[in-house]
Amino acid sequence: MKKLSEKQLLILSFIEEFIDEHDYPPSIRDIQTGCDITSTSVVSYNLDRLQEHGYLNRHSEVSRGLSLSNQRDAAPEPISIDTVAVPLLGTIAAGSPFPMPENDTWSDLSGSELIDLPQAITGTGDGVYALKVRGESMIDALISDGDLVIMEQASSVRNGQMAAVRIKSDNTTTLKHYYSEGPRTRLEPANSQMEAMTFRSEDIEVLSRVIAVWRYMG
Amino acid sequence: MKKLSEKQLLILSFIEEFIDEHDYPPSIRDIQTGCDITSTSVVSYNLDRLQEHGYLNRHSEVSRGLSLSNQRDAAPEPISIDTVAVPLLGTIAAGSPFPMPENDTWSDLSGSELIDLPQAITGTGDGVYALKVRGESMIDALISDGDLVIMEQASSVRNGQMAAVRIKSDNTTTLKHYYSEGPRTRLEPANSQMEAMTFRSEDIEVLSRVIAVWRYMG
DNA sequence: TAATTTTCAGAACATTAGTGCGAAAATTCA
DNA sequence: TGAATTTTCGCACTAATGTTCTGAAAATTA
Repeated sequence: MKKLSEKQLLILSFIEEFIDEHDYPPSIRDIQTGCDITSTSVVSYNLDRLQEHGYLNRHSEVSRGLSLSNQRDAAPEPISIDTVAVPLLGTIAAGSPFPMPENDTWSDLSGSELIDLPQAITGTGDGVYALKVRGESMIDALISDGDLVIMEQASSVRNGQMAAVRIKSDNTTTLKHYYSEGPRTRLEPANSQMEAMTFRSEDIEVLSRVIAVWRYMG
Repeated sequence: MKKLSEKQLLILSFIEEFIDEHDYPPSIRDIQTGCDITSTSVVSYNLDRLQEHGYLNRHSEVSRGLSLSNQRDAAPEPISIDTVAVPLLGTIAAGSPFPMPENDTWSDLSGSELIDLPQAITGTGDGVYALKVRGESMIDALISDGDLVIMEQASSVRNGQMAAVRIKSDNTTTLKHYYSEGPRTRLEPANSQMEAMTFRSEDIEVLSRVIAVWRYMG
């Protein structure tokens, strides 16, 4: 890669500092002033060179439409990622109702085991909890004994998402893909070989949204 | 702190996404379009409110002179854990053979996507890789479309473990629980409602051991 | 219901900020 | 050294973008 001129290096580090300080990119005139350059067109010219060499991206016609390429340094091997600890609130077993977080649950997590999950998945972790599955009662949700189900408190979910829903008339709770169809609500097993069922929408209560399932067989 | 209006929340999350995607802040008109707002003055007005409440900083007369306050939702102290990056080697799809790591695979992982997994699960990460499942061909292993299967290279596994095995006479590869019973080998689907099958042990080749399954439905 | 405050619309306006272009200066190359 | 190439200059031009103002609509409060 062709080496950069003195001026280009200066511009590059100026942009870096500027963003660091302001949280938004500099304008061409900011660079002009900051790097003591006589004309905006010179800045523009050199920005083009820098882009050619892959050091930054320009977005034309956009004020301050600059962004630095991150292809600076590549991380080596052992990585650390941010995780959020979510409580393992209990187990799902045939017959017994799902453990659900109460309002006061979050203030007293002392007894419960915590599970680390990547922050990318849990967000802040608010309202996120885990349940361990015992037995094969969730087999038509493709979930089996020992699986960990990660859930998020939610009273409504989008169509197609998997949720823990209670069928009031049966007083049963299952994990199903949820499809609201006006007055009716369709519940569809993850195992598409099994049949969906529809209910009156008032008969269905959404308890939690399923974020993920983790099955470890180490 | 007074709560924000629907619109203000929308604007805030739009800005967040925009910066995430472009690396520079949106203009007022970007926000206007993106949030479907009828007038630039409305955007400006709500930006002022957001600034008053400390959610962002405006720099007047500056294009895209926005920056988000970092004091957003008090993050519950994200924990850092050590992870190991394992390569996503390919996809499992009906009909096509499983992608398997070759000896030289590990030296050239440039093209493949990497997935971070807790070191507690992967150990050193040597010989560990991931496959993405396409389609429902693994349904009897309780694995469905979109699932991520974490595998470890192994030519033999203990009884009861799940493994990718090749049935030589069929020239097919499946994921099954493996039970060696002397001259015969029994393969058992994870879904216990389905029947196990036994084969002559010479007919079975263990390709990899299944460590975990990750199903994300965020 | 009346009075107030907040939010919204639309448009005109004023800077900010990127671009284009010809020419000069500096550098490179043969 | 002289031509070719790269870089710099100055400046005008125009698109991008923040601001402001007036009045109305909507939401709150009295």
